[in-house]
Amino acid sequence: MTPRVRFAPSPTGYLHVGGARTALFNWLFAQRNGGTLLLRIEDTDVERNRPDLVDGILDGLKWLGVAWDEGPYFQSQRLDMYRAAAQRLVASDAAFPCYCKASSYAGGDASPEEEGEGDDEGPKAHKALPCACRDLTDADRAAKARDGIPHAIRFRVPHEGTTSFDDAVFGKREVQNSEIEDFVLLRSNGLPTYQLSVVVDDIDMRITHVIRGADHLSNTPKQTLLYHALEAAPPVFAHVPLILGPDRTRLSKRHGATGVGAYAEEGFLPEAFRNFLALLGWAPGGDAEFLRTSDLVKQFELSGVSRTNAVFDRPKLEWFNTQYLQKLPIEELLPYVAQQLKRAGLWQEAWGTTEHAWFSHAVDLIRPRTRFLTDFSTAARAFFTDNFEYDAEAQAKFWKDERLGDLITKLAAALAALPDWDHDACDAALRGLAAGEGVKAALLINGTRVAMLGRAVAPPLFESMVVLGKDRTVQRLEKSIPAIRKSSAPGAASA
RNA sequence: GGCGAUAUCGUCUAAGGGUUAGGACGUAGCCCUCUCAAGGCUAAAAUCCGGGUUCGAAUCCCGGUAUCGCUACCA
Repeated sequence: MTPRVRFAPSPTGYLHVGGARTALFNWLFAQRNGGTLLLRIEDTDVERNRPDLVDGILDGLKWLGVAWDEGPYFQSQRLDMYRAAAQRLVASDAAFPCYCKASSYAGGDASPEEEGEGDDEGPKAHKALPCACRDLTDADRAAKARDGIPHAIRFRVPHEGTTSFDDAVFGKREVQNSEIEDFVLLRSNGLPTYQLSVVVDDIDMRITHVIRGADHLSNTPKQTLLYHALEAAPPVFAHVPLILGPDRTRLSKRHGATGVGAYAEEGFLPEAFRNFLALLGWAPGGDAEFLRTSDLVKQFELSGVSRTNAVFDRPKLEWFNTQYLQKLPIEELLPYVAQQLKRAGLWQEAWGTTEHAWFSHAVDLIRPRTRFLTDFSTAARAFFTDNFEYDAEAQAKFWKDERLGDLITKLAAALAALPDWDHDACDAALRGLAAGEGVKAALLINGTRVAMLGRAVAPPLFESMVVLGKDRTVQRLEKSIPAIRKSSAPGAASA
């Protein structure tokens, strides 16, 4: 039997890293086992549902590289199925209509956040209290209905016994049924709750493995009860630990970029992000950490999933990005850089075709120093446009020797006279000049780098000259001379 | 409050009765060097606490503590 898994986000926010990681695990599992991944949008909560957010979630998944095979299905379009299931459960006496007032936000004391002081008097419920409506007679119900009292459908949880299930990550689990309240299946407005819709759908969609966040671990007994009541075999459950912020609380907007789209914009590579995410809560056997997606697929096993919550460690994510920026085969990196340059308005069509070799060479030269895709259009901007500025700190640091103006003037002339334009020729010209003038080559090299690229942090000089070409190199040196003289004038540096 | 889960360097983790408790990120230092990265080397850094079981516990059991989750007509 080929596995069928699903990722089932609810459109109440962006695709955050926790959801992204769950989606990734499902995808890896499907890939690894030749299974099918379904996408299901759980939009049964009209209150906080945001249909406009669905596209963002889909975009996030696409960026992540999590491709689903079926769907997206929308629970809001499958309501009849849930209602029918609820009726079936009522018919079999596994569920019952409840006429209690909805104890939701209207009351004001819905959330158990406030613990107050120890002076509260009301007896705290130690066990899950069964709903009084479960024992209503048919006559009682008819009377309530006649009075027009709305009702929800609740599951009739047994008073006795235990419910157990086996989790692929957490192992065997067993709870006392007396700890489970008579939970709602169908709200009085006719919409299903999560517990109902998730089980009905997972049965209908023939899901074999439910891989989801560990926040659902405590809900699973209820769902197990439902599976039995609906006479269906429960799937394999695999609960994955949650991802926390640096302060060890659940990841939220407070921790900065929470939607994966923000990481895309910051210049992270999807594969680096996948690599990082996969290692949060899962570990393969060995010491290897740089695992390309194909490696992840080959090695992914539910048995390697951890049971402890993991803190999202941004520095490590950045490290992964740096690794990918440097190790990816250049042809795989190029499209990302092109996209970045397009976004920054620096892209020239010729680089994609006639000057492809040049573009590839330039990217290869620049990438050892990049940490984000965006570095190509910021720090390395001068490679792609003549419109750039001289960094103030770079000027202060490398343009402070007053001989530099004259030196660069001479260098420009020497370079202009060069018959061949390659690394060694540029190298010889500069070092020859430095030796003749009695200055250290480093003085000239560093000063020239700022003149050419506007930055102190940039690739090695002579390769940069080759990439820039003779004309642009000479031009830039000549153009920089006034600025150099100004910066290196006695007394200018202190300002 | 009730119920449950979890607990190894600051962080992600390996080691599931016997190891100098390993690796990675980060941090510090050194090397390399044309700036800055990358890379190489080195260092500091952990088994939550207390009891058991055992010849021997990070590992098994119990208690405590902490954290997280559930306890909604949210998902």
